[in-house]
Amino acid sequence: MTITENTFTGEFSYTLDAKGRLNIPSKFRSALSPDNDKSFVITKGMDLCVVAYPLVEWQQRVESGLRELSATSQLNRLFVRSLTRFATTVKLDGQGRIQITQFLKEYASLDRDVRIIGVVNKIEIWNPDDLQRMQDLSQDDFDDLSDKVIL
Amino acid sequence: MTITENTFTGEFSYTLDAKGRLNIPSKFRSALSPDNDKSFVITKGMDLCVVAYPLVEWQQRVESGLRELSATSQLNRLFVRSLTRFATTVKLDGQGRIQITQFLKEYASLDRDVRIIGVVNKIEIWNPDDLQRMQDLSQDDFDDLSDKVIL
DNA sequence: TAACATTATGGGTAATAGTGGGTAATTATC
DNA sequence: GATAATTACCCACTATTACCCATAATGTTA
Repeated sequence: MTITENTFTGEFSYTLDAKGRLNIPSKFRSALSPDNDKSFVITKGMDLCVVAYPLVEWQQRVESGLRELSATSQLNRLFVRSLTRFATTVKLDGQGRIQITQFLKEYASLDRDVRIIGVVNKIEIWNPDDLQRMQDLSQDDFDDLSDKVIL
Repeated sequence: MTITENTFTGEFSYTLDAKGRLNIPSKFRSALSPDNDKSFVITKGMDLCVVAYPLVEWQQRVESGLRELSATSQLNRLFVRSLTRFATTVKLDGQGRIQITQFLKEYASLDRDVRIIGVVNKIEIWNPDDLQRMQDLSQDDFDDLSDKVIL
């Protein structure tokens, strides 16, 4: 298949079942490199969604980044705490589903219908209405940012 | 024949079959360099069409750029999301066809008859009517832009 | 022009994906 | 330590997709 490992793109619709289980798109599962042990770290997103990082991505980029932040500043401590406090490692079950914690379900108002989108190195899990409401970039902002990426 | 790799030109007519499969012109398939693993990334175009990039083109020009953007800026998050959300990696089947996702079919109003055009480093997939309307670009606009390229 | 190769398209079928539910194992609660 | 609640694991059903084979049309070669 030769997809770039641990890179996620695309948007998918799924249902959160009565037991709180959520399917992860098969394309995302096969993109997950073996050293992740079929696991993600899910936590509160910066936006009104749940984000899921491949386990190693979390360990290498997020955790180590947080370690760098001096613990002497209260602001830093707050920031670190806000990210780690709600972080849970979840493992895919035999059918490729993960369990979403009660807190995160409430935070992102995840009910039954859920939209999952790949955002390069991580995954976002949204309530479809919130995702829809998400404001669009203005053309100017888009053009500015496009300079950093050749389209 | 010695075709320049990953460069596409020309216009072709194809039909999207009942299963959502779309043939890629044989000329385009043979222009695709082997490291692409017979894969394209299809996504929403800036115009009302579907755009397909050779996999490596997407990875090198788009994905790697997006990876560098800090996720602490909300603007950046919106931008990354707007680009990856509709992007899907698709692989040619044994007959050289790709599968167009439901969302992209709707976005570009792709029905049965489809027009495929090569635009140098990428491919555009159009509804013939929309493409026709698009071509009614005024001569002045064309002349202005022509100054930037030696024809 | 005959024989062959390639291309565009369609269809059948096996494999896989998404979803739901039962039950044993684990954890929490009193 | 017994009971309740939660989670993990297994099995099952259905819809979709991937894979293979077929064929007609077109192009190519001897």
